[in-house]
This record gives sequence, C-alpha cells and structure tokens, in this order.
Amino acid sequence: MTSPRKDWNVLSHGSAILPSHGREHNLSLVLQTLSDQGASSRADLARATGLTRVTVSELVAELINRSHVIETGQQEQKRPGKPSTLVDLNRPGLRIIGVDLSGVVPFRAAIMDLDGAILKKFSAQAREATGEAATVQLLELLDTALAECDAPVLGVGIGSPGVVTDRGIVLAAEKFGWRDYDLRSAVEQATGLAAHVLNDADCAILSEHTFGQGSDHMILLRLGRGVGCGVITHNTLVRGSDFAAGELGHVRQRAQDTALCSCGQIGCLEAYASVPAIWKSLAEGEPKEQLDQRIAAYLAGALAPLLSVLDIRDVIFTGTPEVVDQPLAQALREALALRSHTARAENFRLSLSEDPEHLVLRGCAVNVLFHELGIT
Amino acid sequence: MTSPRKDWNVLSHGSAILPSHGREHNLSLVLQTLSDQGASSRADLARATGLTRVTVSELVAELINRSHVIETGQQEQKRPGKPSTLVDLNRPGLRIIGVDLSGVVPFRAAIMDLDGAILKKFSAQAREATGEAATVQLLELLDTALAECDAPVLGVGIGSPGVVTDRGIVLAAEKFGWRDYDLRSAVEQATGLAAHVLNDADCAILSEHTFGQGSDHMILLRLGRGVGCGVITHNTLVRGSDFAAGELGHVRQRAQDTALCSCGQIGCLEAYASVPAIWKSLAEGEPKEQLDQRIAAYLAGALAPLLSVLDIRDVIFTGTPEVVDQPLAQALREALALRSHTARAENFRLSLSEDPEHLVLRGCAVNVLFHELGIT
DNA sequence: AGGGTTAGTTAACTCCATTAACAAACTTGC
DNA sequence: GCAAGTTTGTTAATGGAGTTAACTAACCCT
Repeated sequence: MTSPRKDWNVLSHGSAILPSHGREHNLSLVLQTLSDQGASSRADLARATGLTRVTVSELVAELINRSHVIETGQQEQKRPGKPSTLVDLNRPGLRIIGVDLSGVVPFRAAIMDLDGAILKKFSAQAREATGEAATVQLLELLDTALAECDAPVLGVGIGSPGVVTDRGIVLAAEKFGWRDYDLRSAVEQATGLAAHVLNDADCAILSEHTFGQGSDHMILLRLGRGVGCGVITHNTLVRGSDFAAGELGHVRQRAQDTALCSCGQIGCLEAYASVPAIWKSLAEGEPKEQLDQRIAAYLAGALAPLLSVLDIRDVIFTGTPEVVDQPLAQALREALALRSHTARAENFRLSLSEDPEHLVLRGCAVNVLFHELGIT
Repeated sequence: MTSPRKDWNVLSHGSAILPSHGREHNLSLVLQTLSDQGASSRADLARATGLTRVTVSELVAELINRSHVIETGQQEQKRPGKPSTLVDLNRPGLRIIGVDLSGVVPFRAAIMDLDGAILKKFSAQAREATGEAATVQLLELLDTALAECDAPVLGVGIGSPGVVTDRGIVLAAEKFGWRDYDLRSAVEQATGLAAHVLNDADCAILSEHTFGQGSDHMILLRLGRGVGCGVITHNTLVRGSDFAAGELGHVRQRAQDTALCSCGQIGCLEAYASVPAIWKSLAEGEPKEQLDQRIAAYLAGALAPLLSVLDIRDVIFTGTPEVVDQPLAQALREALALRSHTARAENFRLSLSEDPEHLVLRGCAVNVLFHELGIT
C-alpha cells in the first residue's frame, strides 16, 4: 500500500462530496485535458476546463509537486502577448508496468509510458504454473521488469483471466486455480507499488477505448481460449452485479446445440467459436469460408441482442490473428446486419483491432492511469 | 422553462466541479436519505450522510426554503437527550403529474405523490391522434389533471414510445408520426412547469428499480405492441449511443425466421413475441402451453447473451397481463436456464411486475424525482 | 517609445464544510 | 427533587477551494 486509495468512480454514489473531493476531481480534469490535448499552457487549460487561470495555476503547482506534471519549456510563437510556459504530463519521468496473464503462452510483461507505448517487453519461462507457484512466477517477472525500469513507476497493472473484483480480488480463475485470491495485495506487498487487477477482456476494451478507435458506447469481442466480450456504455466499463460481466463464452444459442464445453455444460458458444474449437474444425477439413460463415452466425446470434438493446454501433473484433481475420470479420458484419437493426445503421462500425498482441498489456496501462490519475 | 436546468448525471464528466456543485450534490444526498429512510432528525441525517450536524442543519434549512422538505414534529421517545425534530420530504405538499403515451388505449395521466402512489387518474377521449393533434390531446389531458391538483406540482413526467433524447426531444415515434419533435419544450411552455420525457420502457424499469424489487443491475422485459427492454447497470439507466437503447423487438434470432414485421424487415422478434402476434397465434388455435414454450425460447435466445455479458441476475417480466402470466414466466425461466450460465446462478431471479398497469406512470414520477431532486 | 495583447501572479472576497463550545431538553440515579 | 449524563441543534471561529479585480511580465506592431 503506497498511497491512500483513490476511488474515482465512487464519486457521486451515496456519499457526500466535500470541497476536497471536488479539488481532486479538478486535478484529474487538468490531467485529462493534458492527456487529450497534449502539452498546453496554463491559460489553455483554463479555457479548456472552464476554471480560472488562478485556479489552474494552483492545480498545476500541486500536480508538479506530485511529479505528475512537468514544465516543458516556452512555446515558440509569433503572437502578441507574453509567451506561454507549456506544461505536460510527466511523460518522460513516469512508467507503467503491465502484466498479461491471459495468453496461451506464459506470462508477459512490459514497461510502458503514459501513452501506452511499449518500451520493453518481458516474458516468463514457459512453464505452466498454478496456485502459489503462479504468483511466484508473476512476481519474478515483475522483479525483472522493475530492475530494467529507468524511471519511477506510477503503478502496476495486471490483466488476468477470470472474475476480478474492483478491489483486485480474483474470485475465480480456473486457469490458475485461484479462488478469492487477493492478487492485488500480494503484488502491492511484494513490490511496494500500487497495483490494479482487471479481467483480461476488460483490459482489452479499455485499451481500444483509450488508444484505439473507441467511442462512448462500444463492445469488444475477443476470441481466444474462450470467447470474451467487454462492454462500455456511457463511457463506463460494465462490470456486472458480481464482476462477472463479459462472459459470452457460456451462452447457448439453440436448444439443439450439444457440443460438450470445458465448463461441463453443453452447447456453449465457446465449444464452437473459441480458437481451439475453430482449429479443430479446420483440422477436420471444414473449408475456411464455410467455417467463417458458421462461426459468424453463432457470434452474431449472441451479439445482435446486445447491439440492439444497448444501442451500440461500435464493435471491435479481436483475438488470435490467424483466426480473427478480415474474411471472418466480413462474415460477422453480414451476419449481424441480418439480425440487428442497429447493425444496419449507417454509423455502425465493426473493426479489427490494429494491435491485438498488446491489447491486454496496454489496457493494463489504461487501468493504472484511471486509478492513479483519474484519466479515461 | 421554470428553473435552471439541473443535470445530475453530467457531474464528473468533462467539466469542472465547483464547491457549489458539491453543495447541490449534498442537498440531493439529504433528500435521498429521507427518501430511503423516511422522516429523520437532522442528527440522523448527519450520521447517515457522514456530514456534520452543522452542515446538515444548513442543508435542511435550504431545502425547507425550497419547500422540498418540511418539519413533521417531535419524535416521541423514551431516551436521554433533547428530543429530535423530525424532518421529511414534503410529501403532503408536492405532487407529480405523469402521462403515459404508450398504451394501445388513449393517453392516460395521473396525479401522484412523491412515493409514486397514484392519487387520481385521468384518460383522454378515445380518438387516435397523430402529429400536432396528439400534442393538443396531450395538453388537454394535462390541463384537466392540473385543474384537479390540490398541491404545487414538482414536475411533469411523460413516457412516450419511440426514441427520446436526454433533452426531451422525440427523435422518432412512429405511432404519432413525430420526428425530431421537441415535446419537452412544448409541454413546458404550455404548462409553465418543468417537464421530463423518457421512453416508455425506460420509465417502466425506473419504476421497478425505485418502487419495485430492483437492484443495481437489472433488465426489464416488456411485451406490448412491441417488445421493449430496459437496462440498468451500475445503478444507471442505459440509454445507448443514440438514445435508442431498449430496442429488442427488431432483433432476428435465426436466419430461417421470416415472419413479416411491421417495420418492413423479416424475422423480427416482434413478429413472434409481441402481444398482437401472440393473440394471433392463440386465435389460430395454438395451445397455450406450446405457445408459451415457443415464445419463451425466442425471448430467452435474445435475453441470454444480455444476462451473461452484463452479468445481470435480476429480470422483471411485464406487459399485458392476459399474456404475461406465471406460466409464461416459468417457461421463460426454464428457457433461460438452458441458455445462460448466469440464469442458472443461485441468486438469479425472474419476477413478474406487481403492478404492470401503472408501471409507466410511476416511472414518469421517478424520472421527475431524479431530475428535480436528484433522487434515485 | 508607446499602445495593444496574452500569460501568470497577488490580494481580497465568497462559499462550503469543519471543529469547538454552548444552550435546550430530555432520562436516570441517588 | 436535584445533580449528572445524553442527545439535539445552534452559534462562532477556522480553513480550504473557488471566484473577481488588479497587477506585472513579456511579447508584437507601428
């Protein structure tokens, strides 16, 4: 535990707002503006936020004091008036560590900057580990990354499969055999840094939302070991009543679907449209084109109600690149248009993720930025 | 336009928070606490909100000044200490007018108290009206209701079919032929009261959320002329990227579904599971039990992905009572359990609405309470 | 050199919530 | 019956966070 907890999202729910809470919000607002607009003068910030120059100057002073912001020199210009001093997020002086536990390959980690750019990558030895051993492996990897890091670390972000609470407790992650495991505290105590854990599909959509082509209302569909689905509505990640949101994999489309799923049930979407299932079908000789059609129909059946009911016109499609390709995306587009009015709208858009490989890692960075700086 | 606009939900998005915003939030917090706990002393409110007694006293004074709160006498007790003076929402002194435009029957209106109890009901003459004529009919009905109202009116709530923006503009309502129609301004100018317009299915879920058995994450499924679906996640109504959320009716389940829908497309859920469609099937002699199974399967196919992906364990099922009954609900429960892991969870609950007739009217009241007092 | 413009700071003020202290009105114990 | 203890609600003083008004600094232009 390094700093007092900041729960940005709890504001305006139940508890009172004191002037100091407003202050904290406005500090974040300045950071958000810098994140959106890049280096700006204090006067620019005042205009953008609606606060006065006096207040902005105070806020910036406080942020410089916290070393979240730095001055980056004078603005070169040919304009009347005193030249402005630019300030910006402390991009050169802060790093974020991300860890991706979602892969079929071993754990991966990265040192990133505040823009989610990956500066250095690490990966653990290829041994499968569960329970306590998985934690040890994770912490070793983190130590390696931290040793290579040349600047102070804002926080550690972790993307884990399974159900993760807002306090970083992994309620259930079959892959590692974790149940009610306080991963966040484990990492914070071992590293002395602030840590934030989030489900891997949620990380992925955060990454697209912040760094990719996102909007206020969007869905991300991810084919991997399973079938994951992140949802953002009104600019807010949907986490569900018990933090189990995103579980598209174990929906059964039709009563006649009876393939056996790893979860013990029958007919789950995952038994048809996960990457392993798709590979199996290919190996059995099903032509790619026919397979695409079939998979697209399955996915569209599950996705169409979501698009219509939530009025979502922005879908990101991602996953193992060998499987999630343009032909499958096109098949999915057509299958959706057949099933949902929303998917026939002019401004509907289904796009492939541009950097599927680093989606989770960069989403970890977004999560850290959100919790430590209040940036979305 | 009677009072400056209060946009409670816009807080913490983009714009700065000034001390006065915090103040307004805390005023609402007091109202919310009174709404939750009933008449309380200032000291009780201080304990519940975490604010000091001094601050609460000031807030209460301001609310009494606005006549949103009244003193309701001393608390009778056998306890040491000075007896407390109870304050409460101004329940006897404030009324809400609701108008329901959703029915197959003509417009209905009601005078309600702050608890959403219906004190008097009104309905317009049974003439179908569109365009400007519909507005005239609505305003006549409103005048009638206002003339009968014995106390000041907090605001007018309107539940309309179609797509309604957050500023009360009806983007599209086929039934009345309205397009981009500023219904809110029309009502405000005619009555001089604050008006709030919302989609009818959204009204319905607000009503269940506040007065019925609701939770932070819930879905309401409503069978009527069409098939509507309201969604609440994280205690917030989902309105969608273009305010069109809730449109479950025009989702197509399977490629082989080809029934002609009123919207011009084929295979829409509405063509199978709307009340008119169900009546038609019954008239054609399909046995009720078989019909229930069939309809449940359709609805469950569309609902299952929503429950799983949004992790929603609370479903309210409502609509025309002759159709939406216990057997159909049971069939839906079973169909959902077959299709969604979430629907098999222990704490999953599907319930029939207890008062389907007044769901929209009472939801109008919730909407007014939310916008005028900040109460959820 | 002087006038106009823009950036950032200083000073005085307002608003909001806090702590500390107190008066009012009850119960309880002796 | 009276002192002691409790709880409520108010008054007064304090400090934090924002504002406006006025000022200095540093530029451009003529």
